[in-house]
Amino acid sequence: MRCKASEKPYPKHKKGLWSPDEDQKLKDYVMNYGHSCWSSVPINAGLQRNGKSCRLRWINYLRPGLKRGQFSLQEDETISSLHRLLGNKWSQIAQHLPGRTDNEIKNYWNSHLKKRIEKLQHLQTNPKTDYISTNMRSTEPSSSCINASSFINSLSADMNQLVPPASQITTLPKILFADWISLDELRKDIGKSRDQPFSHESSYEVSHMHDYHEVSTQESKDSQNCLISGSNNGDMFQSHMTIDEIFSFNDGDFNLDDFIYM
DNA sequence: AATGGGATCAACCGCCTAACA
DNA sequence: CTGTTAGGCGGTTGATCCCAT
Repeated sequence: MRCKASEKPYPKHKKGLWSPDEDQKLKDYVMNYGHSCWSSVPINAGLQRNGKSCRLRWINYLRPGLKRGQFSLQEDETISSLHRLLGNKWSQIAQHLPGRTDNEIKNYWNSHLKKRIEKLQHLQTNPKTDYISTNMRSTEPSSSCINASSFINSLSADMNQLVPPASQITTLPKILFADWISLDELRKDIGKSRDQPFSHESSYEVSHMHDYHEVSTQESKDSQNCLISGSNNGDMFQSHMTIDEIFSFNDGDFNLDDFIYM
């Protein structure tokens, strides 16, 4: 884990937003040399940042395979379900959302989903409240083709039927493979209840999950048990890219090793 | 047009853990 | 065993955006 800093660190690390030039330097360096030692990356890349800052920037914004833009409905549901199970374990939740970072999910939860679910719970305790007309924002994610009431119904099913309430979870040492399957079952159930088929984006996500199922069934039970308990499985998810994404990354200039490395 | 307040999100902070000397 | 350090993670902050007034 530890590594030897090759040179003296910069006496004063720059803070604040990253400039395009800094982004380019970091991206170029990591793509060429990797990041086996983050503390040496800013020194070698000619950046006046600390290693942590570089790591964060790479993971959250520069790493290939990241999705940008609004969360799909399926992502909403996955986050909601996993948050119900795991709480604020953002890194673990992010492992199940290809192309999304823990920071992004955390922000999205705090700014969108948390409020939405609080309103839903309020609706459940105060059924007379007209949730749709008074509380639903007019700017739902563009990828959500279903209407608001359908979404609420699916979310209610998610929270109240398919996932045990948090009060019933006394201990949660490990999430077994069966739990992960149940999420897929949940997704199927929700999908059935909708008028619209999955979007292209969602099928991308689900197909990766399917890939993971196949991989998991070939692994030992131990590795399955590590699914949510802090293994490196997330790297596998987060490195998934479509062919178009791969070939458009870095203006088409890349090495296969770069992707294997990441 | 000005402005105040809420929403959003990139980035930092501080803590924890693991690895190493 | 102990101290030090890097990496990782969740919580929080602050700059910016957006919108209503």
